Amino acid sequence: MRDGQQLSEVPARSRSSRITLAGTRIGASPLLSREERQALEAAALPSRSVRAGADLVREGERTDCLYLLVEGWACRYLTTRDGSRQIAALLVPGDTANIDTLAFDSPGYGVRAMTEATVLAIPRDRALALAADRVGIARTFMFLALTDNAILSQWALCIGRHSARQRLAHLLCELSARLDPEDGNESSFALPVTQEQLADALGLTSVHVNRTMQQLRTEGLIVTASRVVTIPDVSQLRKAGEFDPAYLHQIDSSAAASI
Amino acid sequence: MRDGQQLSEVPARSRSSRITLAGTRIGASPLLSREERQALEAAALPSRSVRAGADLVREGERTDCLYLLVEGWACRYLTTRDGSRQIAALLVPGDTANIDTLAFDSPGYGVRAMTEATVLAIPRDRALALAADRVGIARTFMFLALTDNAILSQWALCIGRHSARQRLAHLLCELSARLDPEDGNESSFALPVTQEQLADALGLTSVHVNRTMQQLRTEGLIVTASRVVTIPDVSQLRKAGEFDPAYLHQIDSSAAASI
DNA sequence: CGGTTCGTTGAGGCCCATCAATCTATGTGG
DNA sequence: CCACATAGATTGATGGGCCTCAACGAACCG
Repeated sequence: MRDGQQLSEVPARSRSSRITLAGTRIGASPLLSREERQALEAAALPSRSVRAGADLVREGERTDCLYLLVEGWACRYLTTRDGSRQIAALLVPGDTANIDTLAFDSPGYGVRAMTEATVLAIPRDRALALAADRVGIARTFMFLALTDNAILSQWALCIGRHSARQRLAHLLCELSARLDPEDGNESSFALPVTQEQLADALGLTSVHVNRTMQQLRTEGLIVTASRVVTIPDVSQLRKAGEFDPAYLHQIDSSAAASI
Repeated sequence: MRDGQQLSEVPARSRSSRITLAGTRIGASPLLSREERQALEAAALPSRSVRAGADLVREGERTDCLYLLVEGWACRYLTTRDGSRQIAALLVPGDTANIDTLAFDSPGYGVRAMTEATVLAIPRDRALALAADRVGIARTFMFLALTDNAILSQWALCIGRHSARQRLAHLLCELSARLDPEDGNESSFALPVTQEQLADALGLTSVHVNRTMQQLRTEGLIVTASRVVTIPDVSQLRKAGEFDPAYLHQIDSSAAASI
């Protein structure tokens, strides 16, 4: 991962195509009324683009915006004293980067763009004010926080108790489910991150990620070509990674209806 | 960890001392008005006691109550297919066991009492209704969820990137900060769990936890006697475990004031 | 075409898992 | 009070999964 340059104030995207919340998990929340959706829309600042490697939030520093990732990939990460890094969450388009900001001045982690990215920002004050007035917005925030929670618990299990092969298989299954949620038994998605970044997510070294990836390729569980991963038989890879998509609580699942 | 017996309907505690929310993190939330506190109080079912080893929530099953741990220790855990276990959170008196229940029918984890325990339960429906009406309650729930989140992220870093010695030191520091939050440089607390349970939390084996604990003892970082841990020099153990209490967002810190 | 980033491969070693035995503390029934 | 059972802590021997260090190849780019 490149060093995190300070987030320079990159001007808004040159093409003036309107970027809205529509493509984000917040904007697509089934818990929002139309009016609430519009209120959130109005609260967001103009979108801006961010260079790969830039920090949206620096580790240990204050933030006062909630960031929504519209395009590109990012991650939440933590660092040890000796400089090794653990990625606590991979963020893909639509994800909310730092929901914790709603409760804390400074999150315990940094948020970094892993590719060039486009983000929307909602000032914390506005988000809290909206949540206080409108139940749907408060519930949407809560739903996102709890989903993060579920993913993190699963991540802990994965890192703590799974072999490298299982971990990688699990991560690829998770990404497949989040990026390509069609139900077919074949799945394919772009994976625009380096093996070192995968290693930081999995608690491994890049060398071992490389070898493990070769193993999965040799076994025919995955096919890779220029940063596109294809999973010929999703159910087989899921078995290898002990992956069960239930914990993702995806919108299309029935879980959301109950809250 | 003993097998999780089905949670038999243990009668309420024989002594009729009133158990209230006062001792829990929910009840002590600074975000609640007096009226909101009373409303929550009224929503809770009578407390009941639970045997060590019993499941409050079984892995993968529905729940419709939010559980608050009043006495004793519990944990949130996940299991792999081959039966190994990862504890995703240690719960001590005052903690909320399954905040996720507010959003999902079935959490991705189980909750098990590790000692004999006393719990309060709030039906999910009531909790959600209260949150919808009263901002302070909604914010309290959100605050708890986000704190869990921060702890889980730190946990992931710890498991993914720290050595056994660092992990154990970190966990002991965390427990010290949660159980004995006085500021002195010596700390002492009861640790009523087995080394195997610690191993499940740390992503290690009990054998290795044992050896690591001996190492910490030899180095003079901890003293143990009949399941009481004493940390003669907290700052030294914190250094060994790279522990910084900021992420716990404890009530006495200034963080809570901002939400 | 040289530089840089990223992927790949090899050799060697350590941390922690595994398996198994022993020791201690606690409790239980006769 | 002792024989016995059981859970948990402790210790030893052995091995393997993953790390570390290092070099090389491949792709991309100004």
